Amino acid sequence: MSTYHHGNLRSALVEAGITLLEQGDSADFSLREAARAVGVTVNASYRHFSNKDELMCAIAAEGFRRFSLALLSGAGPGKDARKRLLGSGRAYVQFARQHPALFRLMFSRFSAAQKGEELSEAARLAYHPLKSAMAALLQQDVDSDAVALASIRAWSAAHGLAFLILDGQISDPPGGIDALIDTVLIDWHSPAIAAPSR
Amino acid sequence: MSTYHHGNLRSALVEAGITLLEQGDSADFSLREAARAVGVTVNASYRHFSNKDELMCAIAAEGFRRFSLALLSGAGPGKDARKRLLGSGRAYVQFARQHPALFRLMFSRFSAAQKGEELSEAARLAYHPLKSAMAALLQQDVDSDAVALASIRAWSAAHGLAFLILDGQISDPPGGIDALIDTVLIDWHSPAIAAPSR
DNA sequence: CAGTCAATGTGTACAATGCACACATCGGCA
DNA sequence: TGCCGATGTGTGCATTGTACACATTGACTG
Repeated sequence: MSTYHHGNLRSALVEAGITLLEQGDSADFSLREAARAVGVTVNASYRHFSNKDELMCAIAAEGFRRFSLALLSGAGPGKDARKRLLGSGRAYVQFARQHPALFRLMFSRFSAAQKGEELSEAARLAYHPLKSAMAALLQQDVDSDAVALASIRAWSAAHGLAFLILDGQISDPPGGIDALIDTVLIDWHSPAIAAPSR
Repeated sequence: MSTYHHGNLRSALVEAGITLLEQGDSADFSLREAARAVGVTVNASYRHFSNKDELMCAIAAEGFRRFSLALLSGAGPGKDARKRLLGSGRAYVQFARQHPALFRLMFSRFSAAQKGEELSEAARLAYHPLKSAMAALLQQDVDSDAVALASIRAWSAAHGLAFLILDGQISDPPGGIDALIDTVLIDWHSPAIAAPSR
């Protein structure tokens, strides 16, 4: 019997890591515990990741892939660019609330420097649909500055709201959190920092 | 000679922790190293904090106090509510860029549950000027729902932008990052997710 | 089929960490 | 002066990330 070679330790470790993250939201976990969960010695993992950090990067990348799916699914199949944007915005915040630790890991520490190609790619993947939907909404080229700016603004709003909610920085608002999400993402026309008249 | 009692170990540890955070942006640090920096045994710190988390909370609280000052200073002395909001928005992002690790710690893990009174209070302190300026801008009561929502929206935008920049999620935009900050914070009227007409 | 080899996993070891005791030292107050 | 609570030290332990030498495997080669 050969249980000696696991067969697919790498992804098994990623999976175990994610599972560990799901319980207890500390965005950190024990390499050894992940190995234990898979039923393997710690050092076996060093055949697939040279570091704990590399494992975390791989997990973050997997997180981004699931995140992309959630965003696409939230956007729905319609053609209405505005509805798609709103839908993915809600999905954005909801993903963060459902997978707080994973979400935190995804946007953590990896200061662009040691992010690894896999992670960068996965992040870009998640970002792309937003840009294209925005381009459709603005009826401009995907690579135009206007689209880039508008995308960043929308991304920022969703990202910031998600994080503020995660941190409990927002005390329960009137109407519940879901309503809040919609309001923040939808109602851009009511004056925020905007000039009162222009 | 009595160097036995340090005199103000608590705040010295907080200071040391912040210093450790400033170098290397991992939002995490070694309790022992902090104690070493102060010139004291690790266990001495357990007279002032019952665990490492409590120290981190204290550090986060101190971070929020400095953050408040930075926001107020960024807002400037003027009376123009819009200018004040914009100023503190810029200060928000700049603080994050200048103290990435501290900023990350401030918005980390402390899932509202075990946040401690000191930290909650400090966070509220930072949030308050925003709300009052927003109330002035909207010419509504500070406790009105409209003010609450607009504040959350502005806070979300700044917070999200700050985090995206920290994570290197935003590739250098045309015109530099400073210009980007202004654009995202100022130009709310250009269509983002907003309905094309309403 | 036998033998070799790279890929993969195990075992032992080590320094660093967070934390828990028991003990030492101080300063202020009876 | 003597005492005591506050504060700091010393020793110890389990856990963690990582390094190195060794074991096991399956696939390829002759």
